[in-house]
Amino acid sequence: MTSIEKYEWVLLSNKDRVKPLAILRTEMPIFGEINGIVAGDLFDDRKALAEAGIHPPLVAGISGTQGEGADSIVLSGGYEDDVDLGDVIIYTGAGGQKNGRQVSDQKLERVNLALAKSKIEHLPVRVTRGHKHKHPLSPAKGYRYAGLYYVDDYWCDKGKSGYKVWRYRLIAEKTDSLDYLVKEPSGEYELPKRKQTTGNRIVRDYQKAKNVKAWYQFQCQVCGLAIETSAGLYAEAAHIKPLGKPHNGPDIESNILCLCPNHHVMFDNGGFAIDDNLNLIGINGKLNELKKHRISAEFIQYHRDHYLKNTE
DNA sequence: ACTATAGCGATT
DNA sequence: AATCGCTATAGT
Repeated sequence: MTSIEKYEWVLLSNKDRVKPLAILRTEMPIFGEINGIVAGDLFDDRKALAEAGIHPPLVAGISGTQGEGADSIVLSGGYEDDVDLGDVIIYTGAGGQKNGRQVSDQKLERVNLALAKSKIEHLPVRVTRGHKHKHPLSPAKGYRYAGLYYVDDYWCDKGKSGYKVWRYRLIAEKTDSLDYLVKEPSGEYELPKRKQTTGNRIVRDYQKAKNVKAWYQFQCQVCGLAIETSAGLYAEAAHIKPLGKPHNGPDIESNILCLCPNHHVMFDNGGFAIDDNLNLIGINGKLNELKKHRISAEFIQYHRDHYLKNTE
C-alpha cells in the first residue's frame, strides 16, 4: 500500500482526521544537474520537461520557493523585457500580466523572491528555452535544456509596458555552455556526443552550510548580526579548517561557522581565532555555540595553528 | 493575428 | 481553500 492509499484510507475511516501535510506537501526543489540529462537535450512539451525532473511546474516559468530558492526557469517568450545573449540572460520575473499583457507592477514575492534567494545563496538555476522564445538557441518545437546558470544580479526596472518588472541577470556556469550547438555544413544545428554529467558537488556542499545558517537564524556567531536584504536574511558559512588542498578540511557542520561577511573575512585571514573554551583570540568576545552544533576542537586548533600571527 | 478559458500542479 | 501561471487549444 502506498502512502497515498494509506492516507485515503485514513480519510475514509476518520473524517475528522487532519490531512497529513507531510505526505501532501511537494518536495523541496532539486538544485543543480539532473541525472541523465545534459545541456542540449530536447523535450516535446512541458509535461515531458516536468517528468524528466528539469522543471516541475507545468505552466509557471519559475520553479522554486522563496524559502529555498529557484531551481529552474523556462524562457517561453511570454515576457517582452527578456533579453537572451546566450551565456548571459536578463530574465523577467513573474506576475502583473493579464491576457499576456503587462497590466500592473510586479512584486518581489513568491517565485520572484525565489530567484533573489538563489542569487544571495549562489544556487545554480537550470535554464530551458522553449520554441515560443524566438532565439537561435531555442528549438523549432518543444523545449531545449540549456544547462546551469547563476543569478548574478537582480533589480527592478520600468518595463516596456511602463509597469515595474523584476529583472535577473543569469550567467552560464560554463563558458562553453553553448558547445552543444555545432554548426554543421548542412546549416543545421546538431548535437555533439553526450557528455557525462558532473554530479552535484556544489549543491551537496550547500546543504551543510544551509543547516548551520538555519540553526543560528543567520545570526553571526561572533557579533549576532543577521543581515537583512530584499531576498531575506543573509549569512555566510565559514569553514574552520579550509576545504582546499593542502588543508583538506571536511565539509561537515562541526567544521562550519555561521558568520557575517566582516567576521568571515577576519576569520579567514587571521583577524581572530578561537580557543578551546570558545573565547575569541585577537578580538573581545566569545563564540556563540548551540549545543547541537558541537564545533570540533581539532579544527579550531588547526585554524589557530595555521592562521594566527605571532603565536609562540 | 488576438482573446478567452479549461485545466492542473504548485504555492501560500 | 484560494490563488497563480513563460500551456494548450479553440474560437473569432
